Amino acid sequence: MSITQQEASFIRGLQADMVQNPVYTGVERAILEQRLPPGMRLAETDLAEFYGVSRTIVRTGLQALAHSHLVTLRPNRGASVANPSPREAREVFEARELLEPRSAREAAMRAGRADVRALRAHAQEEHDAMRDNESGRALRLSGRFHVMIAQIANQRTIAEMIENLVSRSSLIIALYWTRSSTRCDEGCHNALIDALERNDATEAEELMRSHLVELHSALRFDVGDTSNLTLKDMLGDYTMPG
Amino acid sequence: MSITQQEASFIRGLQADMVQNPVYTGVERAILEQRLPPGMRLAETDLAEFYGVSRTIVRTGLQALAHSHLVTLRPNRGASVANPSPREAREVFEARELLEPRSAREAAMRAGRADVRALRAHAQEEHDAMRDNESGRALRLSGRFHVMIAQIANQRTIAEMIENLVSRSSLIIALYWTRSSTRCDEGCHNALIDALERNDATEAEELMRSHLVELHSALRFDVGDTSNLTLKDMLGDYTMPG
DNA sequence: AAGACGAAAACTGTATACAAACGTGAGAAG
DNA sequence: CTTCTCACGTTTGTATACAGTTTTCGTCTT
Repeated sequence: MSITQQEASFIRGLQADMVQNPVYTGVERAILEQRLPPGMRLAETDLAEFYGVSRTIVRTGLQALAHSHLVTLRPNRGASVANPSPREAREVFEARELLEPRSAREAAMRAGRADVRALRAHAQEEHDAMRDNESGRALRLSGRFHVMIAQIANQRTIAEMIENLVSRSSLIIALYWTRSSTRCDEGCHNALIDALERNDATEAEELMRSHLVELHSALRFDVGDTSNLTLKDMLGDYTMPG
Repeated sequence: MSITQQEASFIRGLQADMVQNPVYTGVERAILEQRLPPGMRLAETDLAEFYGVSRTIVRTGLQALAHSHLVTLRPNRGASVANPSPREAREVFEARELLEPRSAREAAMRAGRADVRALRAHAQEEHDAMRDNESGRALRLSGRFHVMIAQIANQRTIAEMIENLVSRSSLIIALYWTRSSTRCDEGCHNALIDALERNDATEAEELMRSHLVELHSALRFDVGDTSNLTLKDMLGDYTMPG
């Protein structure tokens, strides 16, 4: 039951080329795993050298990432990892709170045995990553869990939006997260899977809503305007959340 | 009270460069005005020649359009105007029905005197376009009206999603529209402006919802699977809606 | 010592050249 | 007459060269 690359990219809503663009996949993953901090400069030449491709490929990859708001492109000044403002952070979570509960409801109505199995396997992977202290990987998987639910809901258009919002959440968490642990995820996600398994739409919707409110409430925006700390990030007082 | 190009592009949620990429702006506009039919082939060389730029610019523009789902990019096979499936069409309108009513509610709470004035001026433009039988222009302006409301709601993240959905609606209407007139728009839009002027949030939300349901119900999907009529469109039995 | 200026280095923006893939049509075989 | 094959023309994919901009850093002035 393997699917083609083209189909995979269709599900993810991006150009077929991008799945085999090492810059796109590599930088995206590094951002989602918080190995690249917000504001980090992304020089085309460096990326080209690192991935062993020409600047042409680098540019198409960066442009795609810019469309997902994971990278900021300023004319004549190149690319950096996006640095979402408190406002953008709030908006992203508000949008998630609008879209995802409904998506979870729909997913609960449609979830089949295979879906539940895939979700449980995924939750196990999340658990392992947490246990092994791979907080970056755990965060990426945690986001992917939300995307999986959106996909079960079988609304590609909305699933794509959710995927975009979830990706941006990694950056937002890097900037504004206050707690030291994401342990809450584990319980929430398992409860959600249970609701989906029981096809309990109302419960799934409510669990998702409260889960997102919980996440949102763990963000602190009183760090002032961080729009131009392009270098400050790198100077040491930055701690990985989780 | 003029705003910079960069700010304008920020509002629209696209790369700053794109506003001055003639391929992006030109092809986008042509699609929104239904001068380019769904499925139409977009050869890079032709576009480069037409706009007097190199293929480099053409490619970046097409990639951006592909991210907005206005253009489909197939590896080694180039670009064509997107050809949304019935499923995609349904999903786009379902997403609009989820996002826009809430957006209209928020807009009604925030709408100021200047906002209302801008909306009325815009409605007048729409009216003029209809009167002059410029159905393409009327359609584009009609979509832009929805985007304006989303912007008044002051939620850039959601406004951006709505803009994307509205753009795609032009293609969907080109493919699946059944009525000969979009006259209903005029009444609906004016009623919405009135509600916004009165800051009547509930009324605005309800008007937007029914307006979208009205639009959605005017689509007919019983034309079979149109996923591979890349050339059929051009063979003459295609009539512009409106 | 601090700040302004200017040259050089580094980087991005665009065009173009070349390579690879695709599609077409003529011609041969069945 | 139909179908298959192959070569050619066309189109896309990628790398690279060059031009323009920004940034850096040393130097000079105040």
